[in-house]
Amino acid sequence: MTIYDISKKAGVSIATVSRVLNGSDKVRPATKKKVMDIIEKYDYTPNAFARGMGLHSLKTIGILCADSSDLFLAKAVYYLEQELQANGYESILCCTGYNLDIKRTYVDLILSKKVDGIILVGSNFIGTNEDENQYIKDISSQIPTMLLNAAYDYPNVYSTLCDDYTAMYEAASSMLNAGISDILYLYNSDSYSGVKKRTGFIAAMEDNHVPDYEKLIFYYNGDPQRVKDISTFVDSIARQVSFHGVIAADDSLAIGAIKSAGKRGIRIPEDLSVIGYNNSMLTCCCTPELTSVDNRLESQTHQLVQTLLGVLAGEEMPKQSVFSGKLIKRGTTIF
Amino acid sequence: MTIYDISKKAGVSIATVSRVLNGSDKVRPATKKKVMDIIEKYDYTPNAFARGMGLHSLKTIGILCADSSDLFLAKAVYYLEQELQANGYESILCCTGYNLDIKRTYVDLILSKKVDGIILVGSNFIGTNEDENQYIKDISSQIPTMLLNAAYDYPNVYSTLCDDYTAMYEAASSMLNAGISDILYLYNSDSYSGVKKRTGFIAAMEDNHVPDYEKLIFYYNGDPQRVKDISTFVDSIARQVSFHGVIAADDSLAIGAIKSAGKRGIRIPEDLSVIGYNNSMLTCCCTPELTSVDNRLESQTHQLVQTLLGVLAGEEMPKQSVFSGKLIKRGTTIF
DNA sequence: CCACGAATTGTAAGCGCTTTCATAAAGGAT
DNA sequence: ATCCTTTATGAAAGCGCTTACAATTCGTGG
Repeated sequence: MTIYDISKKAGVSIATVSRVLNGSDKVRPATKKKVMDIIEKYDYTPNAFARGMGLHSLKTIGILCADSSDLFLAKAVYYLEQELQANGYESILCCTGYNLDIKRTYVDLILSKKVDGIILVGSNFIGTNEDENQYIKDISSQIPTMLLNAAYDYPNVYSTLCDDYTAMYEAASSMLNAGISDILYLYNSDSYSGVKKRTGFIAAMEDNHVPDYEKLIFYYNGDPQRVKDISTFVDSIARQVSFHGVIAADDSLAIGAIKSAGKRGIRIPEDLSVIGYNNSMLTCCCTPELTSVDNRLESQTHQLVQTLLGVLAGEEMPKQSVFSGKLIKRGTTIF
Repeated sequence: MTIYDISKKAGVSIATVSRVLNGSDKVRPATKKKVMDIIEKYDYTPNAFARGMGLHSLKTIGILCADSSDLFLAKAVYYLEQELQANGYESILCCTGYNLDIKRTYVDLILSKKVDGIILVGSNFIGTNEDENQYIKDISSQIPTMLLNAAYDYPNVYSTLCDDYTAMYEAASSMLNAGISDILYLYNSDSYSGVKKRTGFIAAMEDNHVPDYEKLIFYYNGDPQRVKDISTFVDSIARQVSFHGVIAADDSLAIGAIKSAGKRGIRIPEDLSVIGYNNSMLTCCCTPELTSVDNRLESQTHQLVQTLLGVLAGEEMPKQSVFSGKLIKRGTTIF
């Protein structure tokens, strides 16, 4: 069933059918109805490819996500999808993994589909890595590029992020203020936000003249979903050093630390305070519940889509939208 | 940059360019290289729409997922994406939610993109609901239709699933064998698998002549990610009835029950045994760790894609592939 | 060195839709 | 009723690519 069939059955030209299909106002209500009825009757759907050729925009956005099974990223993708949907845009998702070459392949693939914009979710090592910067430059030279939870100052790239530096600085400060200064810092990524968090933590330590804090900064190099591995990792750390606080760059790391403490008979929060990051559903899955930094994912995704829509509409939009994180206090902290 | 530009620069016809683009073997190696070089040099990517018009298949699969932020579904989507990728297929994802009308809209949308097949993930109320059956029939009359974690006997629809009935029957039986017969059954969906699980549980109760077991079957009607709400829900149940076992149709429900028990000072597993379902990462996020039924998601997704590929290749493929669930015993059970 | 079949390459006809431009119909004013 | 402006419709030219079919070139063997 093509537009020709419909036009024939409706007794009009294909141009008219096309017009009602595209909601043109230059068609008489009567003809419009006549065409619509035929379309309904034969359950006709226009071919997206043919459409894509003629049309300038297909109102689709490409979402590149490192790993959609990651709790945080999955949520981000979900919000983005909803938000785009609500604004009449479709989205096409690619899970790229973390390898830069593969990511580039996906970008080509998605660009060939003539999307209107690209949203990069997770795996944003901008600023950390020169190749990654180049990657962003290459994309943004071809299409509006949106960064979630990261920032890069370059034409045609827009970003929303949480002020992770300050959020982490404050999280660390509140722990220090509670008299805990031997704080284990756990992280598992040197992404843009990962670095911001870490420097925020370090700044708090420095400003408070905490000695040897860097000996308690540990990098976990495994699958963040394998909480068991994380707890084993923390076990081994606990054998080498002692600490009365844990601040983790991701909730799952914090949960791992809580598990480890449980095994070692350490009480939370009496003997150990724990703070996570992302304020994910994991925070409520343990006992006591995990204090965590909310990095405003929902606000970020909302703003990101709004900014993108503005850009596509040719408006002048903010290059960066920064939200403030907030420490959500729960049972794993005494303060 | 179009195929014409390339053909001009390479000094060949567009047909030849098209041939090297499509890896035809009827091109002389020398010409092939010549064209390739130009393509590389100008970083040319063929327009996917134009391509879609001529080409029969674009090697893309549509994935319809109810909610990609759901732990289980997100994982399913992830596996599917990977598996398809590995086989040279792209995937386009739509998050549909649970409303049937909206799902239908998405189907139209995805069909208009001329995908080769459709995979339905989550929100499969087949068998439960006549409208849902019709929905499946409508899809499968147009395109090969794959069901994950559900089954429906109809031409052109293929499915992979876990034998949830038996898995749940055995989970319940092992709890009964351990001497626990007052078992709270928690569920939150009447999906295909949801119903299977429940009937499996009921069958075990019946076969063991457990009196009044149905008074301990409860339906949770909220967001499965809000563990806090779940635990509140279980609190209220505990005020009405008493139980020494919990079997949940989803890990998050089980986690909610564990939290509730913790609040009420009930020890696990001494006073209460808990079994979850899906064997998700949540199982390792609590203390003690959650015993859970593994429903073979990875195997299912693998098989699903293999079946789909077979179907697309015109081979005769199994209409249903059933895997056996397995109870993974951890700390929340005494047996 | 020529003929001839095989291997390459080119030509041109779509694929289904949008959109410009021309044409026809409708509506208003006189 | 007539002429002019406005509005609705149609005809046709692409959009960038694939592919059947025609044309060309290349190798052989005689």
